[in-house]
Amino acid sequence: MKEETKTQGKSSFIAEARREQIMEAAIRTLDEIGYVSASLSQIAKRAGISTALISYHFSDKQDLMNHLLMKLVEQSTSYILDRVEQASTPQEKLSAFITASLAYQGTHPAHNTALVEIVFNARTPDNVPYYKLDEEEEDPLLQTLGTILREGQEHGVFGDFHLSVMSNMIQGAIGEYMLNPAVIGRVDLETYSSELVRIIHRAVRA
Amino acid sequence: MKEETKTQGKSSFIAEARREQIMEAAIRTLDEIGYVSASLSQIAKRAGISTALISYHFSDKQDLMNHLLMKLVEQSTSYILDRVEQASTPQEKLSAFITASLAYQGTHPAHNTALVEIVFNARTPDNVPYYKLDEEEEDPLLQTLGTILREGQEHGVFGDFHLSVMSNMIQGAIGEYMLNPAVIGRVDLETYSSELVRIIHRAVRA
DNA sequence: CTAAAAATTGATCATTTAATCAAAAAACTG
DNA sequence: CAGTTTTTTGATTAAATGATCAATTTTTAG
Repeated sequence: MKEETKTQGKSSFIAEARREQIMEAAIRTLDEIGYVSASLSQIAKRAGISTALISYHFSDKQDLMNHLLMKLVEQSTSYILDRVEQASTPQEKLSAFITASLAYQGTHPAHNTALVEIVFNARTPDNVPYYKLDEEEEDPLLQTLGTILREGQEHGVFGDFHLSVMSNMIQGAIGEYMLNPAVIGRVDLETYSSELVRIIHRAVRA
Repeated sequence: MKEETKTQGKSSFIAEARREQIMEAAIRTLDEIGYVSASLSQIAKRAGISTALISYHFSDKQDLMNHLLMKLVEQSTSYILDRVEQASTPQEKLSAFITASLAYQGTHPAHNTALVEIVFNARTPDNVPYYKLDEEEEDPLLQTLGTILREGQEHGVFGDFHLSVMSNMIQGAIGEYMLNPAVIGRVDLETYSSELVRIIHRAVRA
């Protein structure tokens, strides 16, 4: 009677809490030892429960990783979109998008690591890795970024460029920061964020 | 007496050939079923040999993955650097860098997948994943890219920007192409390559 | 050609894995 | 509080893993 509509309408209060706890332990496990070593027993150990309990609440290891991936994506996506919506002009929205994306990485490093570990390791039942999976329903982040750029072009504040390529470049520049320790060690997040905003603005300007 | 200086000076001709064969089978295995499922027996099956033979030629599964990673990195690096060196001006070198990087991905998809699978899964003895490993000896590709950009600035053909951030952005834009099926499906490699070159040139221009 | 060295295999080992199950404990319900 | 359902556990299972070893085949050298 409290919160049921999350997954299928069933699932009690305690069951939902336990699921959250397991996913939280999974995040820590993925962050600490990586996907390859993240066995059910390792996750159970960090959650302080038995491995059988994980199997009780998730049909499958893949099911657990699926739910966790969705949770992580939803969380970072809403964080970023919230900040983008508070901006008004295309330029401000673009700045907000970049800044918020990088800020989320900085404030949720373990979540980001877990996300990366799942995306590059987990596979669909057809054995397709997530990182090669062409999501039918467009990624809302990528979609939003595309909308910002298109509206900027339509309003004449952005110049002429290939929309998909520019979107992809921006996304790559954001994601690359976390994945490149050499850069992380050389330039802090605030600097990277402000410099990237400056560079991108110059690249898109009319 | 033929080719020995590769690894330690020892290792016969046949041993070296066998090692290459095993690594080649490992590439196919990683490409087909991913790191998590890439057991020694799966690799052996694809190589048409026994699993014990892999253990004979490589001290360890980690040892195999290490050698393969080095091989893959060296191969793509030399491919790209060769093309960069044939260009003369900073602008041409930058174009060559981008174009060659993307072209290599297009012509060696399985190698690239294998590289990604190893980088995001294999770990050092201290359990540090490669993608979080700050390479002591600077990555030659990143170093070259930095040099191109710096020389362009010194010669006055490139404007003012943060060098590390720009390097990282370019690298991210290149790497992101392979990792984003949505973009791959929407824009072909040639278009992406030429459009990215155009965008980057605009971003760095004085 | 023969003996030594290198290469290769099949069998085997101890471990670890995800998953299952019956039984116990806890929470809920009327 | 008594009965029912939900939650939790410990034990167990079958399968797979990386690695080792003795035995065999192939290659190399003298």
